[in-house]
Parts: sequence; C-alpha cells; structure tokens
Amino acid sequence: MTNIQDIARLAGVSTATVSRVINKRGYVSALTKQKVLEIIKKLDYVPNANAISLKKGKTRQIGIITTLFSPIIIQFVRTFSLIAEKNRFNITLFITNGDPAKEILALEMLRGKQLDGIACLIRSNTWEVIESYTRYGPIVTWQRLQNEHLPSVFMDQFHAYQVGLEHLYAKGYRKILSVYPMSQGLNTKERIRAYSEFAQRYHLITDIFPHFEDKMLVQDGEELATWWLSQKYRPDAIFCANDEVAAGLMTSLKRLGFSIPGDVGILGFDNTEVAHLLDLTTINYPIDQQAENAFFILQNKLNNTSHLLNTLTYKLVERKST
Amino acid sequence: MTNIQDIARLAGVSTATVSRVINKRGYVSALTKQKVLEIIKKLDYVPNANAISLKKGKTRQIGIITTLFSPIIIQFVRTFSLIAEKNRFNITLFITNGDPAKEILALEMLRGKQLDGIACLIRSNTWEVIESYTRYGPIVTWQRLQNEHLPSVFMDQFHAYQVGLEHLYAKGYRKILSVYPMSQGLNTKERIRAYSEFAQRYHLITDIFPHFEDKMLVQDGEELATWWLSQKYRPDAIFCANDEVAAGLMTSLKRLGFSIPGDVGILGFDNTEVAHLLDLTTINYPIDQQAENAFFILQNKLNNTSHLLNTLTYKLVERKST
DNA sequence: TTGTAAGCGTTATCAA
DNA sequence: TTGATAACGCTTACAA
Repeated sequence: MTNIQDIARLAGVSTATVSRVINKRGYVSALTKQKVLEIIKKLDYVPNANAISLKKGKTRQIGIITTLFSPIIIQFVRTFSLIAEKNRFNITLFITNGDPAKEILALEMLRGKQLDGIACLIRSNTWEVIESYTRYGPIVTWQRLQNEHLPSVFMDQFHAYQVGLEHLYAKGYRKILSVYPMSQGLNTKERIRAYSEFAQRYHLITDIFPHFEDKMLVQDGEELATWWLSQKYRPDAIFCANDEVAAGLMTSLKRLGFSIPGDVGILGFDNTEVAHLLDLTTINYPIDQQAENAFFILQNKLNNTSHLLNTLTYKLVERKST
Repeated sequence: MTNIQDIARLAGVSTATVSRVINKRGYVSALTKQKVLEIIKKLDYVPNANAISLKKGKTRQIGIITTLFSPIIIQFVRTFSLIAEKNRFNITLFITNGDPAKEILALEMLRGKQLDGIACLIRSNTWEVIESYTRYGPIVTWQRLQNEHLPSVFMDQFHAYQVGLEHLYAKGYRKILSVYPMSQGLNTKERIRAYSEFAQRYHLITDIFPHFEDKMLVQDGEELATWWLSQKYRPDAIFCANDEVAAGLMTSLKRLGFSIPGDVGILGFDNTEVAHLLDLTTINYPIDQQAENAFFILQNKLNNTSHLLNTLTYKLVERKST
C-alpha cells in the first residue's frame, strides 16, 4: 500500500534519500535519517520486493527440484535451506513426482527471473533439457554427471560400495546379492562396477542371482522378501539399494519368522533414521556436506566468488543386521 | 535479456500488441499474432515475472511454514503443493527449526509482496504475532485456533482420541498411559479432555502415572521405554502422541526382549509409513484432505470465491501392536 | 485492430 | 548532503 514516495513526501525529502536510509548507502545526515526512520515506522512501511527484484535483476530465491521426498532428500533439503537462509537466500521447493512438465515449470521460473539459481536433486527431464536452461542461471545437480555446464555434488559411490562389500566378506558372507537403485543412474553403474571388481578379486560367482534394479522403496524390499522366500538357492547376504529397501526386506522376513542376520545378512545404504530404528548396518553418506557444497557452487557462480567446497568422506556404520 | 520492447520493435508493432498476443487478451489480427509469435520464438523470449508481479501486485506464490519435517508434515506439504500447482500457484517452503526469527522472515515476505498467502503448519512465534501479519495477506493454519483472522484446517482430535481409547478398552487394557505432543497445543488439550472423559466413564484411575507431554520424536519413544522398564507398576497399554514415538517405544522394548502387545499394548497416531512398517495400530488422520482445505481457504480469500471444503473423517487402523 | 503513454515501486546516476 | 530523473519490463485505459 504505502510506498517509498509516501515516506519521502511525509518526511519532506526525496525518494532517493529514503532509499539511502533504507539501504544504508551514501551520505544521509543524522537528522534526516531519524526523521525518515520515524515515518517508516509510523506508516509500517516495507519496500516492495518485486520492484527491487525488477530493478536489480535478482531475487535471492533458489529453487530445489526433486521427484520425491525420501528421507535422504529431506535431509539434503533441510541442510541446504539452512545454509541458504544463513546467506539471505530463500528456497522454493519443487516436488515433481517425476512429471517432466512440473520440472519445466521450475526451470521456467529461472528463465522468467523468479529464481536466481536451481539445485536439481533428482531430475525428470533429460540432462540435455536441463542443461539448456543453464544459460538462464546456475544449476547444480546431485546425481553424477560429466558436464561442464552442470556442476554436481555427486560423491563417487564406487569406493563406498567397496567398503560395504568388504564388510560383508569379512563377516563371512560369500553368496551376496546386490540390489541397485535407479537403472539409469551413474550411481548404479558405479556400484555394479564395484561389485564386479569385488567378485573377481575374491573369485566369487556373480551370475547365480537375477539382476535387481530400480529398487528404492520399502515396498520393493517387501517384494524382495517374497522373492528370497521362493528360492531354493538363496543369497546369504543382501546389499540393498538404500535403507528403505533394507527396512522393507528385513521387517518382511522377520514377520515370516526368519532371523536377521542369522538366516540372511542385510546391508543398507545412506544411514537414514530408519536404519537407526531397525538396527540396520549401513553406509553413512555425508548428505549434509553435499548439500552445503551444492549451495556453495551456486553461490560462487552467482557472486563470482570461490568459496572452498567440503571434502566428502563416508564410512560403514555397523549395527545388527550383518 | 530480451524484453517486450525488443519483440515489439522487431515485429514492427507496439508493446501493447505484443502483450495482447502473450496474454491472449483483446483483439489481434491473425497476421500480426503470427508475426509476433515468430519473433518471440526466434529470440527465446519470456516475460519477466518480477515486472508482472510488480504491475499486478500478485505473485502467485504461496509460503508454507513449518518447524520441522516429520512424515506427517511431508505428506501435508506434498498434497498442498500438488493442488497449488494445479491452480498455477508456486510453493515456497520455510523450515524454521523452531526459530521465531526465521518464521518472521517468511511473514515478512508476505508483507513485502513476495507471497500472496501463507499456510502456517507449525508456528514458532505466538499467535498474536502471526495474526498481526494477516493484514498483509491471507494466512491459514493447521493447529487449532479460535480466531476470526486465522482460519484453521484443524480437525477436532477429541473424537479421534476417544476412538483410540475405546479400542484399547475393548482390547482389555485398563492401565492406559497417555502420552501427549506439544504441551501448548490445543490438540493436546483435546486429547487430555478425551482421556479424562473416558477414564471417568469407565471408572479408571488416571493419576497413577506421570504426565508426559512434548513427546514427538522417535527418541522420545526410546526414552519412554527406559521409563517403562524402571517402573514396578507398569501401564499395560501406551497411547502415543504419534507414530514416531510409538515406533521408538516399540523397537526399544523389543530390543530389551519384551513382546508387543504381549507385555504392553502400543497405539500410535497419524498412520504414517512407519506405522505400516512396524505393524503399529494407529489412528488414520486425513492429512490430504486437510492440506487441500488449507489451499482452498487461501484461494477463496485470494479470489474472493467460495470453493467448498472437504468434510474430514478419521478411523482406527488395527494392526499388531494392541 | 493497433498504438500511446501512464503507471507499478524501486535504485542509481548525475547534478546541485 | 540531497534531489531530479531515467531506467527496470510489463499491463491497461484511452485514443485513434
């Protein structure tokens, strides 16, 4: 309602002076400053953010794109928001549900100058489409990618997966089934590579079990239990795509009267809360640091600075499922 | 970069005509229209959203405020976002972590015209503070409140709690401990009222156990298990504040070798995924419909319409913990 | 059917 | 130390 001109008129000064007072920029005499602040307070005035954004060409608004709300995504978003707010950026969250059109909506906001940058955690469109939007503002991704326009806070899962496999081997497991997440993702590729290398090194036979991919939900774990039950020759350990799959698998098998790790060892991935709850052995993945890095990358591009990134580390969290 | 004037110049028309083409408003000849669209496409032009917001005084942006990201909040946010996006509104999520200053930040965005409205799920400031912002735009809440300026999608938990208690009674429990969420909330008050009424009706003694409030996390449930263990005279059933508390309690007791519901019955609240996972009996709370109602209320105020609200219902979901 | 021009509420340059 | 004023990019009477 009330704008900078009202303030100027009532304070008997120009809008330029009011602007100076508000932004603490340039010279203003103590007296006029006090007078202006008084009027501002009296009229309950706030600058119109849209006018500022229009004038400055910046909104201090960052978008986060994700297909869904898994525990690990939640943690990423929480940490990212925290650090962003600390730097006076606001977050707009886009849950696409896997709908490419919804993702485009978010990308179009970058194009329409409503967003200064975007963190694309899990994409719905092809990388080509997403990359084509980098000309409108910085975009950072979570999934791994080799692309000079699309920086990524991806962490090499090859090594992390090796750690998990070594743990299973040390525990005496020899018939290990490996269950993978998104079939298209490079994470899955790296995990498969780690598994092959591992199997070769220890002379393990790998092709006795079917290949499971795209298993990411509790329900997938429950279905896995049914599969396990139906086999004559069963794996003695299952390395799950994430903690949710491991949780579904473990609770289902326990319901059927099996003991974990007595009858089969179960290893999760990510170390989310459900792993703690169910005493699942898992791999800790430094989400918080990745989230911070994602923000730093965006911020560096926006301000042309070069804030140093966190060095990422992971480790095995041994509990009672292996 | 490129703006409406560039388009106008290159198409040999005025900005008004270009605007008409973009917004499909008013008369434009087929020929000029085609010409304009061609140039728009060639220059990869998009209208600047900030300029539009400034001009129109609206942003089609709605904020959601919450202190944290519990499973039930996630579900609310997901549904709210879905219906909002369907109506061409975008969502800005604010996770305050209980910090009043962060909440103010969001409220100030309403004041600064960056937000058209706000859904405040779990507040951090006093209701007085939040109410004082209703003069800048519509605010809807989730927690219960009697306030003409702050509509709420709250659902009376008195009845729902009665349903839970009746279930426990029917199952033969007589020494029921009731554990409550936020001590300040009206939800807690209603639950306490339901419990008193229930105890009186069945002539149960209520003051043998301490009064537990502010129990909302898995960890709270774990601590509850420790308490339960240390008692000589133990409750035979525990009605938990929500599914997370119930989950923490149940898994802790099971780890200690107790059987559920053999040694103690456990009842959750909300029917979130963890309840399904752990076979917890719980109360289904129609979050999706509440989320939709929250949006409808905001939309009605914004457009001066009167979209009908969902009628809310709840029910007991019996599983294996009682 | 199209164009002119006055806003919307700021910021920032240049004078004074 | 302060003020005029030209942008920023769009919408929308009102004219033509």
